[in-house]
Amino acid sequence: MADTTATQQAILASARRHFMEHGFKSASLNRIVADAGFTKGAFYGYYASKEELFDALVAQTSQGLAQVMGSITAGWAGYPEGEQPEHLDEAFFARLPELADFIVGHRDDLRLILSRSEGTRYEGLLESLVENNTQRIEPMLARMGLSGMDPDTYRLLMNAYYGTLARIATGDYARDQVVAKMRDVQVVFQAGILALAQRRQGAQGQERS
Amino acid sequence: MADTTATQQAILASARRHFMEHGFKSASLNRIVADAGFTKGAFYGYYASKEELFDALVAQTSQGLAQVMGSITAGWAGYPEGEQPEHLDEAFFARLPELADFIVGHRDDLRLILSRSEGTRYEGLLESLVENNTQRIEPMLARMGLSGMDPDTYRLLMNAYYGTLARIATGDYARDQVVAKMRDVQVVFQAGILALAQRRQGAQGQERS
Amino acid sequence: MADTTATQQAILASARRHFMEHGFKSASLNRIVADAGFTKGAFYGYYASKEELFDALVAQTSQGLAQVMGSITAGWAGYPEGEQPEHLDEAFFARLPELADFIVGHRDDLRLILSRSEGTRYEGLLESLVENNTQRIEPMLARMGLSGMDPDTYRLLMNAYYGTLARIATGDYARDQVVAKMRDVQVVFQAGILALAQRRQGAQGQERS
Amino acid sequence: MADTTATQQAILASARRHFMEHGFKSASLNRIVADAGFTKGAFYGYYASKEELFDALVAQTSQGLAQVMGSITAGWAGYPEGEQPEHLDEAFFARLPELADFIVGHRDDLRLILSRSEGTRYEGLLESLVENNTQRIEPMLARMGLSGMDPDTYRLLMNAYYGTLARIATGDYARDQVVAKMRDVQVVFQAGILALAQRRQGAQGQERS
DNA sequence: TATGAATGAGCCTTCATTCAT
DNA sequence: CATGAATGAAGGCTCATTCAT
Repeated sequence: MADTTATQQAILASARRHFMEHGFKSASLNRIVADAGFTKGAFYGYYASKEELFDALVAQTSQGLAQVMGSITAGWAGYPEGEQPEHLDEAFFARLPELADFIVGHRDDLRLILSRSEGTRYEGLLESLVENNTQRIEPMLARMGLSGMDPDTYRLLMNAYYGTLARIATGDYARDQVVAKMRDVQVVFQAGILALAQRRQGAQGQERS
Repeated sequence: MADTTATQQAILASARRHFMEHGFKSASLNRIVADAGFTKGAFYGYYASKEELFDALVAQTSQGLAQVMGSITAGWAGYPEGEQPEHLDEAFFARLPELADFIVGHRDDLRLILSRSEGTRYEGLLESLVENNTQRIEPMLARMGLSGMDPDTYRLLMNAYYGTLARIATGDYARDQVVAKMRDVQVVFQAGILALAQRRQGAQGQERS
Repeated sequence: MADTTATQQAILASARRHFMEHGFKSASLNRIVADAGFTKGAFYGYYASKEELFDALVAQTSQGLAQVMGSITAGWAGYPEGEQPEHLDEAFFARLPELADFIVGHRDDLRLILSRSEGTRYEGLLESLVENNTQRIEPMLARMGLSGMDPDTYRLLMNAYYGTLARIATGDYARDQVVAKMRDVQVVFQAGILALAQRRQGAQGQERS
Repeated sequence: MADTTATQQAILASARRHFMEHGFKSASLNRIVADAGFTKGAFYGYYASKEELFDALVAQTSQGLAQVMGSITAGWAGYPEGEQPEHLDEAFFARLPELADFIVGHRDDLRLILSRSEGTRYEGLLESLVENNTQRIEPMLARMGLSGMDPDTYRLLMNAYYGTLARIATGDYARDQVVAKMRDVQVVFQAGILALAQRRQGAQGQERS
């Protein structure tokens, strides 16, 4: 980062534009490099492949994202069993500004990672993030009385939830808007899932009687 | 449809397989046609381009989808002002089996449209469907006391909602599962959005006092 | 073979020329095809790769060569133990015209296989042919009283022998010359190896006394 | 040699490794130089081209080889006419240790010259060495009663002979093994060629009678 | 109707070499 | 002495499309 030459910066900037517009796969290295004012030979002096170029653009942000997300999930999971629901505020809401800061500070990279990465190793990163965090949270849910929910349905909802967060992250929102939107979305999913769980239990109660 | 020759049918079947596996852009016309047992020349006798081939595969289903969705939305919007909430059952839940039938009957096409259409005019169809229906429903929301919600937040949630429906539609679920999942998801979003709206009003009330 | 189009023939002829002059690896597909009067696209309509082009040129001859060589070796090995030396004439000399016919009939292909195939699966074919036949003949040698010879030295000589045959095969000799040269070379190696074996035994005899 | 800088030595060592592994043509100058810990610019300060680098590696050894070979051939040729056969021991066998010393002392270079030099001016050096020495020895043969042999056949055999010596030289043999193998091979070719010559004369005698 | 021959632009990548600093 | 930026030609290969037959 510190020692990128002007050439590299020109190439990176051009690459960012092209990847953003066409996605990794469809973007032409030829045009990226020409657009930056250089030849392909020059490019390969800096990067070993097209994919490495993409990587140079987003690797740091990708790691940062995983870290921030993991930290939040871990923070919540760190509370003693049974006390997690009541700590939701500290565990999650209180961390949103931090997350928003990260997002606003790396928005372009996040867009690349989350929606232009087909053909790279970042493809499906969101899905795996969801899968990962979902599995870590699942046992918690059981204790919260949400055990009645079909795990597949839960996964569906988590996908929607994370997908919406991703949409917020890649949107054009200011920092405070990011916080507000994420808080709202959290409220919706939390209340919604709770309502579904209660309805289920009610239905089961009726079936039993 | 009525007058598709055996050749066309072979090509369409092969195309469906290839588009499904690689997506529109990455699928090779060469291989599609060869796999169907014909040559490229034959293909261009029936279709003017690769995109037109994709179109032939999904146009009908795409229209049908828009129609079904529009019909449900319109049905709901058709009730007199103020009575819509209480008619949610008839307007929406009651129509789910119908939607599920459509989905199960056109699942492969829907998969093509919703997740393999990059590079075609169907790319982003879901988004426009959301946009479309959201706009028609928006005025209704005002009357339901949800006016406090930021329209953009609402759009975000609708995107999540429709996105989840799409995921269900393109999943491997049986007809009844489709209905059940969609009902559950509807419950979650409905209750969730309501909770958010109330929270807002509560917050505003507090602010006032 | 039977149904090669004029285009293919032009490409094959051009390829033969280029491979012959530069070897497989250094020959440029670009130039081969251009020299034949076509574009690269046309080429790939007929062959899947550069290597397949080489293969089309020499596969048949390569198989034929292996068969002829194998047949001769097998013929010799087919005689009862101990009688092989006296059958050398029938087993080997008598088959030379047959071998020469094959060589003269496939000379260009043999040149390709034996000395222009670096980078293809034919690379090292001669060496493996030597290894193969050497192993089958080795036990025979023991019975002929040549057991005193270091196997590695024997292998060295077999390499020289087969290498010379290959040189004759790829030379500019007429059929009868091929036969005559091969017969001469056979005489040289046979007598030479016998002389070496006897010298060894003599030396061992002296050591013992 | 005397004034090679540490940089040159590093490059030469790296080059030797790469040429040995991939051959001159396929070795990448880029990697050679990088492997040596320098840049291409540094390289071109010392050598004008890739080929010149190869040359720097093997020129001395190549000359030494030609000299040793020439000296041996000349030594033999130096005896009075008619006495050469009886001096074979002093002229050739006695010089083998000297040759073996040279080989063992320059084995890596010889490998480069004899089997990794495709694309350089050393390509075909063995052949020209053979040609050279063969021509000087040919008149001798006439006097030895080998005049009946077709000169081309003789050339073929000399190629085989020298080729085998080269194989020994580039093998993994210890000094004494080199001497022993070369002596054995010499015995084989000498006895073999003599046998062929006699057979010829016998055949001619029969024809005459 | 269908073939199949052919195009030509494009793909990503590698290479030996030059040259200002 | 050595760097490192840059070139430009070439490498093998894929693609959607055209068109005479």
